[in-house]
Amino acid sequence: MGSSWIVDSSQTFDLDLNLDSFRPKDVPRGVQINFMGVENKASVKLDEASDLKAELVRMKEENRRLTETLSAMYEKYITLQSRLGDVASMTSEKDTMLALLSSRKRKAENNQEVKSDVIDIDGSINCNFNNNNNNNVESSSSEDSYKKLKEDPKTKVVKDGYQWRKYGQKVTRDNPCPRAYFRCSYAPACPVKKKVQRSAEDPSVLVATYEGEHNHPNCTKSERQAALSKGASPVPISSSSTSPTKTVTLDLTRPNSSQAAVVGAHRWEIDSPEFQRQLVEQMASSLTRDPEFTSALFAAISGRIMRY
DNA sequence: CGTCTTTGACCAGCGC
DNA sequence: GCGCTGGTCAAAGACG
Repeated sequence: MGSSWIVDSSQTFDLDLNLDSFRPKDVPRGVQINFMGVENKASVKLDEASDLKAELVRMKEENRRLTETLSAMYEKYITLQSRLGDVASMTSEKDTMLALLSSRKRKAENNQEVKSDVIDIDGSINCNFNNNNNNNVESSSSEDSYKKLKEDPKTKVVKDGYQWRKYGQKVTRDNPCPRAYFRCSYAPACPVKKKVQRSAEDPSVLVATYEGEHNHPNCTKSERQAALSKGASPVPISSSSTSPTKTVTLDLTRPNSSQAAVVGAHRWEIDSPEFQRQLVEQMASSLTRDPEFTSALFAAISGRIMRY
């Protein structure tokens, strides 16, 4: 029942389109096809195709440079963040004691530690991340872990464009990570529910299951508040008897974690045109970066020109 | 003060 | 009927 979505944190989609099938068997990669004997009209189009290919190559190069720049920026960011953590850990004991005196916050912190809960997803999913990529959690003091949560509580928040209200959390039998239950808080009558849970096999993978369909337009919190302040009330558009389920899987720890960070700040709108547009953009981006695709595309265009 | 999160309790479905 | 499990409720607390 329902469809399953696999959304990679790298924000790229690897599409195995079997592009080699488009390539003429006897034409090696990177070798252009000779168009001897083609009509003048076709040669004009061939020039256009060549221009397009040159433009494509140029854009690929620009994309590569941007990617490198982004990677370099993120490495600097990580370095600065680790230094900041070092500075924070070297604060005076007085500050430490003051922090420890905050019983409420200590309570929350203890909950985080006792239950091996480290990372907050959607303000809900707390799961054991004492893997190697979170050594600082174990080694650093509880104060530091509290500061981490306090300073950047939304770092790992995965939003999908809707406003959700958490109404429960449960530890299921087959997964040590708790499952969080959300309702759409935009409209009380909205039947959509969302379950978020880390994968049992790979805790770095976040699985969100959507049940039902929104019966209202997508709206951000600010928009909703603005609407409510004007006296508007959410008006149900339609109610579907069917309740399709969509499962979204998010890999939070791809090797290039900079891209995962980008995802953390990215808004998803699974059912919305924005999300679909994003998908199309991702696919287009993936395709344009694929040298096999570009060469196959060139071969295909060339073949069509030949036919003309 | 309103909204949201947390969390223990409760309920329903299912298998034995 | 009983126990287990997943899902939901609702009171209390946190937060802006």
